[in-house]
Parts: sequence; C-alpha cells; structure tokens
Amino acid sequence: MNKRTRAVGFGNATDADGIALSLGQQVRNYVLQKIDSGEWPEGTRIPSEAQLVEQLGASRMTIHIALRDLSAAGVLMRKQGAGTFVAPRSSQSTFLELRNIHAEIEARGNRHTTDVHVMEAINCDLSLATEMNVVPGSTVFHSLLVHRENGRPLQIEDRYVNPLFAPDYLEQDFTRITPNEHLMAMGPLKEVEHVIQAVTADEQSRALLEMQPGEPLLLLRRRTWSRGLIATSARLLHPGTRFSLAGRMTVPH
Amino acid sequence: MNKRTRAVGFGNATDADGIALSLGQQVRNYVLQKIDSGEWPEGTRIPSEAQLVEQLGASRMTIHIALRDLSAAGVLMRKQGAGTFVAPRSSQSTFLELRNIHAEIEARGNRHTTDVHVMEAINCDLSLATEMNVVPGSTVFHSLLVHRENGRPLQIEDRYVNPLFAPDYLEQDFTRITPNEHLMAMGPLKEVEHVIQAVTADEQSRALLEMQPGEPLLLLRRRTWSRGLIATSARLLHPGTRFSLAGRMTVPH
DNA sequence: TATACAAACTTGTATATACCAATATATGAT
DNA sequence: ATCATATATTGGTATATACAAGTTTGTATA
Repeated sequence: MNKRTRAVGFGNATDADGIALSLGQQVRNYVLQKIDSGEWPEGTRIPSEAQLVEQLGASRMTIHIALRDLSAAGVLMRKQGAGTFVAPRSSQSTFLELRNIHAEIEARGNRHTTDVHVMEAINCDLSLATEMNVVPGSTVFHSLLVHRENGRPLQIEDRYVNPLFAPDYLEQDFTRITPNEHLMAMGPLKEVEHVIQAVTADEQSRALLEMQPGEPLLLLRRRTWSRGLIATSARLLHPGTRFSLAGRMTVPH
Repeated sequence: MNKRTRAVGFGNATDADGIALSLGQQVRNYVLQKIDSGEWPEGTRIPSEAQLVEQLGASRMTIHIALRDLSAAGVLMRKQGAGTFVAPRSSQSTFLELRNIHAEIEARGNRHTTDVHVMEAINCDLSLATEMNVVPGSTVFHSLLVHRENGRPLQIEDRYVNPLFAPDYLEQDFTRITPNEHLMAMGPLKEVEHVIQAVTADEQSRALLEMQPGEPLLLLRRRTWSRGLIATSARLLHPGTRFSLAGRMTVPH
C-alpha cells in the first residue's frame, strides 16, 4: 500500500484545484471541517490520537503532528493526560476587535441601528482601481452607511466591494444585516490589511457623525483578501473622543 | 545514554528557573539565540538539518520538527531543496508595526534622534498602580522622550516601567539606545495590549510635536507583560497628519 | 465514607528508517 | 562558452517504536 497517497477516512484527498493533499493536511482539514460545521463546538473534547488513528487510518505520529500544528495555530488546546479540546473562538484573532460592529454593540447591551446613505455600482477610476487591484473602469459596488449605538453615530462605513466576490451585494438590506456579515458568508478571508490614522473631520463626515468642528477622527482603512482577490476595501471613521480600538496578542516565541 | 536529558551541543539544558528543557526546546533556543545575538542576521542561510544533527547531537526528526515550529512562527523560512533562512523581522508580528521606532526610521533611510525630557522614579497613585498592576505607592520609573525623524518630531514616548523588570532603567542613555531596546534585553515579553485613539493635542503635546493648534493626534497606549508582571506601560503620541499605523495579518484557518 | 493506590488512558518527546520532491551543483557533450 | 543531463544536497512526509509524564478512573483498604 502506498503510504503517501492514501486518503484519510472518507475525506477528500485533493483540494479544490485537484492538488493532492498530504496526509497531515487531510487530518487538519478533517478537524477544521468538524469545527466549522458546528459538529464540534467550542470546548468539545475531540477524539483521542488513538481513536483518530483508527478512524482516519494515519499513524499516530502523523495525527499527533497535525493536532500539534492546530494547537500552535490556536484552533485546539491540548493537555497532557486530559485530551484535546476545541479552543474558544474568542482566543483566536484577538487582535484589533471591530470585526463585527453589530455584535460588539449588542455585547455592550446597547441598540445597533444603521442608516444607508449610498448603495451604488460605479466605474472605478485609476486610484480606486489600484486600491481594489482591478483594471481601471471596472464596475465595483459602493456603499456608505452610518452605524449608531443607542441612536448616536459611532461609525461611518464607506465600503467598496469586488462584484466577483459578492455579486448580490447591492440587493442586501443593510439595516438588517451588516455588510461584514454578508461578506463573511461569501467566502473565507485569507488576509487583512489595516492602516490607522488620526484625521480631522471633513464637513460631510462631521455632519454624519454629529460632531463639533475640530474634533479628531480615528480612520481605519481595511482591505481583505479572499480567493486571490481583494474582496473589499473599507474606510471606517470613528469619533476619536468616544471610540477606541483595542487588541491584545500573545507574542510568538 | 539517556535520550531525554542530554543537552544540545554547548547549550543549556535548563531554563532560568532550573526546569529541564526538552531537546526540541533546546534546539529552538539555540537558533533563536543565534538570531537574537545578531550572529545570524536576516536572510542568513542557517546550517542544514544534517549539519545541525552533527553539531547538536539530536536526531534529524527532532531538528526538523524544531525548525518546522520556528517556520510556522514566522522566525524562519524554509524552502525544499534550497535551505533554511532567517526570516525578515518585518514579516514577524506583522501586526501593528512600531516595535522599534529607531529601526523603522533608519529603514526609511532617515536619521533618528531622541530628546530626553524626563527621567525619574515616582511613587504611583491609585490610577497608575491599577494601570501597572502594582500596589499603590510603589516606586515606578518614568521617562518622557521625543523621537525625531530628520529633526522633525514624530513621537512622544511617555513610559512607565516596573523596577522589578528593569532595575537599571534610569541609568540608561536613551539618546543612544531606545527604551524599547533596553527593555527587550531585560527579558522576553509574553503579551502585548494596545489601545488606539484619536485625540486632540493638549498644549504640552502640541508644543513638543511642534504642531498647529487643533491638529489631531494618534494615541497608542501599549502595555507589555513579561515574567508574569506588567513590564511597562507607554503612551505613544503621533501627529495624525503625517503618521499612520499599518499592519497586515493572515487569518488563521 | 474517605483515602490510598493501581491501572488505564492521553498527550509529549525522541529516534531510526524510508522514501518523496525541489533545488543547486557538477559534469559532459556540443 | 552553452546547454542538457546526472548527481548531490536539502527539506517534506509518513511510519513504527519506545518511553516519559500528566490525568482520569477504578479498586481495594482503612
């Protein structure tokens, strides 16, 4: 029997592009699929190495290394003698919150509402084409929303979206779900880029955020990559005086 | 011969607390020490697995796993057939640069100078004690510097330091090395907390940064943990109009 | 019932072996 | 000198084996 190409359990032996996956990768995918599907929620004790050896047909060392990798990545938590557990989602990607403004506002026990000011498809100029990494003149979607916490404006969300990534973007009702939630459902994001600046409000932003003249703004520009393209580029503007970004991270080695 | 307790090469077999280290940990420490000491700068091709087997006396699999871990942590880059290389520092802890303002300014080809305004030991009040997680009234060190890029003020560094972590802090010449560099040498940091805000400059900050009235500032508060205590808490103030924080991170699975 | 101890289970570490895959280098023919 | 080929080097993956070390569970004893 060929040791290298045997498939794990009933899992796939190739990825979406038909590239053969290593046994270790298949084990990792198997575990991640169980977690993503909800079958193994946070805190679940997953099968022991010995059980996975039986279920998946790989050797114990292969299983061990795969689980070790997922543990280093923060997906699992392992404890000698006790077992292997699904790590809480919150301990991952701790850095720079503000992944879901709706969830964050609700978590504070407050009410979140959204005003939709712009929903349009536009042909992008050279500057925007560079920002989105598309050819100039291409059509991209554009939305401009204001998020409110208990009625007070908290964030201007000025977003451009690649139609290839989210074709139905303009049909969404963003007073009911956030753009972020819709985009998350479109596909897994691979990379995130942030640029943070303090700026003075222009007149439009000042009016939308109901601020006094001269108040500083916190500007967060965020681009996310998915499926090899820039899925979305957003400018998130916050009143500096009553908003902060917080993050905490464990340092590698 | 006992497989488990044999020391790697000339390295230590125990950590600072006398706890026995695994062989794999010794290998990782060996590599990290070479990198941290500058003996292996960025881009260096480090000895091959076979050479490390000879030099350190561990088996190839042990060496391989150790290097694999460091590769996953972003410390090394490995290429099949070519070798193992020290990864550029910038690709580590990619998120939120500004770990070393001196290095960043020099990397831009500019000149970095520092003005020292305050160097003192103070007894902390309740607020500061909470921030530093020490008992109120304890002595903590305090420094206030201004970092300049080609003569222009770029950052106010207002820092409090736990004397237990860096007893010689006040004896340092911060026109020659940065506080960050001194603190890094004191011990490994385990965790970092950031809070980012946009604020309006008070009169002192405005003067130190040579800004116009009303210009916005980017405020970065950073606390770092090491050896189970808060090593340092810093307020870093930047002119918002000519400064930005950038970061890029790959999303776990 | 409570405690002590033993056994079973689980992950952690290390090695030896085997072969695969990508890269770099030496060699030889043209 | 150039190109193609063979060879050596280097990391990647997978397995089998052995033992260490921490946790849980079961059992016997006081």
